[in-house]
Amino acid sequence: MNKKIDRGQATREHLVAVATGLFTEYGYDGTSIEAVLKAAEVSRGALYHHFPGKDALFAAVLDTVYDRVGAEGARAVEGLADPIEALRAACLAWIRSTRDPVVRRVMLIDAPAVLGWQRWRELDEVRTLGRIKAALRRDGRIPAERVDLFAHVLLAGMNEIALLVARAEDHASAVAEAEAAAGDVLDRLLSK
Amino acid sequence: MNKKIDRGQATREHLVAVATGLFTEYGYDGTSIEAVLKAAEVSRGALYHHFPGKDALFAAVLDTVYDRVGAEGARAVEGLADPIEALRAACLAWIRSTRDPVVRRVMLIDAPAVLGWQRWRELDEVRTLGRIKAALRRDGRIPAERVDLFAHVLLAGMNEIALLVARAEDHASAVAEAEAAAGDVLDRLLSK
DNA sequence: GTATCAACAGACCGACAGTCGGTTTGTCAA
DNA sequence: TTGACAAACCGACTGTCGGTCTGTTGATAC
Repeated sequence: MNKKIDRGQATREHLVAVATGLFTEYGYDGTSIEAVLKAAEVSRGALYHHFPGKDALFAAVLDTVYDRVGAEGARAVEGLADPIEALRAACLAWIRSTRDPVVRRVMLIDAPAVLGWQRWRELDEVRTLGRIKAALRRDGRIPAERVDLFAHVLLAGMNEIALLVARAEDHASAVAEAEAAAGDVLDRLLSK
Repeated sequence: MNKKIDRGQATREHLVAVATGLFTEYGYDGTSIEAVLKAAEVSRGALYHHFPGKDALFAAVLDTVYDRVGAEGARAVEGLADPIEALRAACLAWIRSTRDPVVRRVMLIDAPAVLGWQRWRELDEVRTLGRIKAALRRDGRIPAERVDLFAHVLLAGMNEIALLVARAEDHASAVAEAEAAAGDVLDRLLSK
């Protein structure tokens, strides 16, 4: 039971890789299953064997993107003991990671639409929102009963900045400006 | 040339009204043109005579919602001279207006997906973002070169709070809590 | 050898958005 | 009054797309 499973895994990963490219270039709605099938040179049956539907394929793509971004964030936070300092570093890393068009299109634009706001935020809950909340709670300057809401506002604000940067023509300078502005927003939101 | 035009207007408005109901209940994707046709007792040709496509119908619906919300906001701001005070009042009015399920579903959930983030924000630019920016500029406590970005973050934060409230079970108490939290966020973001 | 099951193949289906060649009907000039 | 005109409307039809279903293949377990 090894050759078979390996082959299946390979097909699955190949589909995710191909779909990532198409979703990034043409968006979710603009990418037909047909197109994925043709680009991946895989049959309909194979795709539906591995994924129950188009949205599941998208979710799989999203998962790999989350992993990559999460790893970048973890690297940025490495060794920072102060929760607020770590939070700041993670936010800046997040803004920087939107240089990747996959992140912009898949994570920021299509994900909330495809999964629905609720499921999207639940994913975020595990990956990022939860960490923000933990940092805020550890630090303690935000009253405990407001931590949840503040974390949401903070995340939404950072996403907004990221999207704003994403559509800028001069991306490099936009990132620099955004990092400064994000720092400013953080200072204000987290002032004692 | 009056009976004809009136009749056309009536058909158009009827379609928008019916579509508003269906979009609110079933969402954009969950509402087929067929369903609108049946519910409105209007023929396919008539609908496509008035709207070039499904998204145009949605945009027309969105427009009426914007008008309603905008009117509520204007009423809340009436007579307030201080720009920051007016901004605060408008934000609270906005959060309160999400009690209307149309606002939640059409404006907050479906609109960015259907129109795309960019067109959505362009609409907002005219209706709300522009006013936030004007208020911030008039007040002056945010440096001029950061006003744009701050306005975005503020709007995104308020939308996030609104969505958070929207999915709460106990809506009434959620609104109360959200108003307090929104005030807090505003205080921090706009501290001197 | 043969039973089994994951992996894959591809014909087929229903739903849906959008099109197109008409028909109806109010308006207005002659 | 009438006939030209155009807006409003009609509904059959089309192409596309996501998803299903009935197989077939080939590696593995016994």
